[in-house]
Amino acid sequence: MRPARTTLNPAPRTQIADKREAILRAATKVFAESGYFNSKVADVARVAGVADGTVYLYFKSKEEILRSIFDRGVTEVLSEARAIIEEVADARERLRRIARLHLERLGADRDLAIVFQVELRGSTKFMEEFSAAGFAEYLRLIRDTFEEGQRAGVFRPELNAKIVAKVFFGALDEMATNWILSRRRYKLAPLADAALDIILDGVCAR
Amino acid sequence: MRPARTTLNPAPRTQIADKREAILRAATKVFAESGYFNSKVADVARVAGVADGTVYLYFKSKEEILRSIFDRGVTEVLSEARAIIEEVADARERLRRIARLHLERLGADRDLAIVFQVELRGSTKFMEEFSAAGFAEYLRLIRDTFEEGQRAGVFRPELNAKIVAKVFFGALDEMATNWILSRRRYKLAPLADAALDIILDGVCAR
Amino acid sequence: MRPARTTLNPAPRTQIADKREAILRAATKVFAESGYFNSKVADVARVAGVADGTVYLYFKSKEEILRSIFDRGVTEVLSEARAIIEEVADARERLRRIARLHLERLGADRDLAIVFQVELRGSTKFMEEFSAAGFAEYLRLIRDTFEEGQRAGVFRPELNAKIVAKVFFGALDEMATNWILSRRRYKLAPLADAALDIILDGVCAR
Amino acid sequence: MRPARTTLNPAPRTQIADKREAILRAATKVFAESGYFNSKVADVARVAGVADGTVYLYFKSKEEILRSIFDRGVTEVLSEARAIIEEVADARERLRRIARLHLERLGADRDLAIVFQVELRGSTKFMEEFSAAGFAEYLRLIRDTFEEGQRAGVFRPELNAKIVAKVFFGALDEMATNWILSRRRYKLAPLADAALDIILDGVCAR
DNA sequence: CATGAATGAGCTTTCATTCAT
DNA sequence: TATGAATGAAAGCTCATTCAT
Repeated sequence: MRPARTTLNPAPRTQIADKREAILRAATKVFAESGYFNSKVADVARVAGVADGTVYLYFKSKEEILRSIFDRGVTEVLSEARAIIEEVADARERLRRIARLHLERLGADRDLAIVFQVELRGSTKFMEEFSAAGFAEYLRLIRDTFEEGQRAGVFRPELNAKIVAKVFFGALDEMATNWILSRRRYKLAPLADAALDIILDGVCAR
Repeated sequence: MRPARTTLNPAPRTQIADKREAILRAATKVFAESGYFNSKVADVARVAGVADGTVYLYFKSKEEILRSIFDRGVTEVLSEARAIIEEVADARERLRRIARLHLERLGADRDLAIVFQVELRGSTKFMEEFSAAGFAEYLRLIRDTFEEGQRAGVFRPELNAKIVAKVFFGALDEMATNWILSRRRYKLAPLADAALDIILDGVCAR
Repeated sequence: MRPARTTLNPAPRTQIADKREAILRAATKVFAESGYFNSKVADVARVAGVADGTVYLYFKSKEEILRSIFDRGVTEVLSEARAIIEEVADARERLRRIARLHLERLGADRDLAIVFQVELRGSTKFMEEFSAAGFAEYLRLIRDTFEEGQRAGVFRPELNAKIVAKVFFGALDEMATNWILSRRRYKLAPLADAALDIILDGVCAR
Repeated sequence: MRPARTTLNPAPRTQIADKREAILRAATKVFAESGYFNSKVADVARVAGVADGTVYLYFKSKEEILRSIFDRGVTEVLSEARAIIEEVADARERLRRIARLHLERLGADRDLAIVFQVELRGSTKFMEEFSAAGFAEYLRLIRDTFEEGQRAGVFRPELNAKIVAKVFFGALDEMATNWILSRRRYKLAPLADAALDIILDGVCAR
């Protein structure tokens, strides 16, 4: 039996979370379909099943919705990436696992991937802000992992870790973007290993 | 006295080209500064030194201006890349030279770089179209170059050339994007070699 | 232990009055600060310490709050003005005392004064309604007082009492409005005598 | 025959003035009918016979339209009032003529009068701004005229000229406001003399 | 009586595009 | 060709009011 609700037993938080959640999900869908700039807040509201004004009870502006989608995504990936670093010792394996995580995440939700790969890229303002927010941290994580590998003698010591991190990210990023734009529907995650293979051992024959 | 200009005595071709050119240059500047969506056609016209309506004598729409900026850039780079392939025999050197071309081009015109790295990325519509247009060709060029290298025994034969091309492009693309967003002002072109070094030989110590 | 309150044992009248009172006071403050049109019912509720919806238990609409502020103010002044007429015999003194009352009232509560002098004036709809309501009665009172003074031979018989009433009210009204808009903080009430001096004896030297 | 229009004979300025003029006239009408806050810019545009956007070619904002109505009115009255002071020597006559001008102006255009008497009064922001703008100057003019009369021995020397100016303005202002709100249609201008009579000689019998 | 989350109509302003000159 | 005044559709956001709890 469900206990009676008293002041000490208030309405479940999920009610609020649900509506916020619904708006974020709807926005991801709508932004992915029409593009952020072409999307109307009214569309987001309709898809979320709420009134226009309700959106503004949960988000200060249309832009804040986009930011929230980004924040949540980055936060989650960052924490999972850190978990990987905790549990995996080998630097090469760490990179491989993070790469897989990166593409699995995007591959699992095409709409979210479109927002991340396309909609978030269309303005320097966004990119600078978002870069400052969580993206820089992600790059830092790669860089630290690489440097640790260098100290362990696994990676070439003469390489600039920052550049490696960019090559790593750039490669995965391009995989994701191409996947989105391609009309053929293939699995994205497996490309992580292929990309890593190249970055770890290069393309040159020995 | 200057002869009256009639329909039978039209303005020299260069005048037309000049004005079109001025509008494209102005648009590159304006789009880079304010972002494509926030830029007003009136601003482009003002910077180009023409009237608002004149823009529409040379371009069908605001969007077509963006497309034209893209087209011109890609066309130029493609032809130069082909020239490189003509004159260079070694596959590794070819990739190195193309990479340098890629970053030299972007590094030479920050405004153009911003348009290419940021403004052109903000809509799947643009990206699909542009991808279909010249970008796919650029990727194809890398891919062909790589496959030729494979046949020559220079590159690992088991690698998927398409993936290699994406890694190649993605790495350079990320260099460029990072360069734009960074507040520190460094030279972009030299990063081409660093990136190529990684892609050619990998990050792993031997 | 405090006895449970049921429908048969309702909250004391004063509680109700208190809440209504609190809302009116809050509204006066908020309207004075932000202007009636820019004021949000939510602000009034917050300042009054009640929930948004509660406001609607006491007032039909935002407009009715404004009307109520007006009504209360006019009713009070009218009854006091009538008391003055009761206790004072001389027509000149009556006018003088009413003028003082008028400006004392407004001078004692700057927020209320702002609502009366500014916020209530911004719409013909309000003004017509309010005029019909209590303002006309106030003007009538002045007029009657003046006519009685005419019959007593105190005032010039050839003057139109309606016009005198308007001059009387207009003069005081302008004192009040100027006082509100002035950044210098002076006492309003003393101006009543100065204005009355002019109206009673004119500005011309004899 | 209308002369052909060449570059040396450009479109008449009146074209521009006409449109601006039409918008101001339309706005006066619309604001008077519905109130400034309730008026939609679209209504103003429709009445003026232009598109919504055209309004913004001539005015920065809806508020600027209101300000412009005020400015024009005040500027005109001020310059006429100054002309009166030029041509009339007697201080009493000056005041009488200015009072008549004041009410004639308002009486000649009921819509304009409503905007001046009602719409411009509904916000401290407006009133402070407008007060600072031209209204203060008008009051100053009255005050100076009165002080000159005092020096000439025409007016009582002990009176505070600022207060006299307020009584003068307040009386006329109330005449105008009452005229607007009254459903009876009478002539406004004649009330100027009646009001002046009171202010000059007072209401008391001698 | 009290609450406050939800509603959704409403409006100013912008700006790509057109077209008469 | 060139102009730039005019157009009018479009949308983010606010806030008075309601009503389920």
